[in-house]
Amino acid sequence: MKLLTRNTDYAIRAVCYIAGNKKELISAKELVGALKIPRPFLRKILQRLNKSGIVRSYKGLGGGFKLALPVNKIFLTDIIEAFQGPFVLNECSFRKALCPNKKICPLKKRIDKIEGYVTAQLKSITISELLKG
Amino acid sequence: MKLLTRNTDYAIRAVCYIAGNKKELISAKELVGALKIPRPFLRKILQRLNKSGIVRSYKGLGGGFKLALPVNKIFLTDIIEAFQGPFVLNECSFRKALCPNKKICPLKKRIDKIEGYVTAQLKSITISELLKG
DNA sequence: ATTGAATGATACCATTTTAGTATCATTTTG
DNA sequence: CAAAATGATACTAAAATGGTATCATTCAAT
Repeated sequence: MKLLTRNTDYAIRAVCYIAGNKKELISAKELVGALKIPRPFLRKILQRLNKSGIVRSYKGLGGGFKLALPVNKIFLTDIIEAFQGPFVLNECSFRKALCPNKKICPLKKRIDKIEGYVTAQLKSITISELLKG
Repeated sequence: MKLLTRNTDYAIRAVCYIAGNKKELISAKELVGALKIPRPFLRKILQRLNKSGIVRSYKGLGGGFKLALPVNKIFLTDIIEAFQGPFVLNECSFRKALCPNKKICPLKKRIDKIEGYVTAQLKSITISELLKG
């Protein structure tokens, strides 16, 4: 089971690269060179980061991307949600009318508890921390 | 993100049904009727439960399935692993040589910690508990 | 022994999700 | 205007998941 898809993984790296760089703006070109991610794929990722308000883009010659927020205000969950949608572990059939066997439902409570812990943990991780490591 | 795939979900229901029943053996036919799961699909699931040693099968007329272990010895992780493989959240690219950016690696530690908690929780849930609910 | 009710094994197909590509439009600086 | 950048979007490929179909094997009852 993957907690992070490739999208998300690449996005985190891109954000970290941008964050750890002195230049005001980083172009997709530079990121491709640095991160070895296929260019058109990375471009799509950057566009989504822009739309989600994690990064801000600037068009035209000399354009590129910079962070839209300080590093300690960008949480791992922000990036995960941008690429994988809201974080829920509970998308099993128990929610839908599918389950005729009520005996199993206590499972939902347990999973909710786990989900609570995981999201709390993920929310506690910021880009700032990842840069320190 | 789904913690449980449909396979696993169905398997849990089947195991619970078998567990909560007085008869020695439960046939696939009965389970199909009770759980409304497509028959050939459920059969495949039962076969896997058998191979994983969670259930024991008996062929021939009057045959069927029964639990291979007492209800308090069957853990949720057993069923998850039978259908989804070993539970690891860490299958991101950081493990492979793919990651040229060492800055991100602290993430692995954090994820390991989360994974530890989740597996511990899942290991603490047995079929016995689900039946009580 | 034969029959019929059950599971075992296995190969196949469909759908969905993820990963990745390609192309053209738009903006901005020089 | 030209070149360098991003925006939008549609398409394709590969993998995982969900599900079907078929034939072989076992076993109990008669």
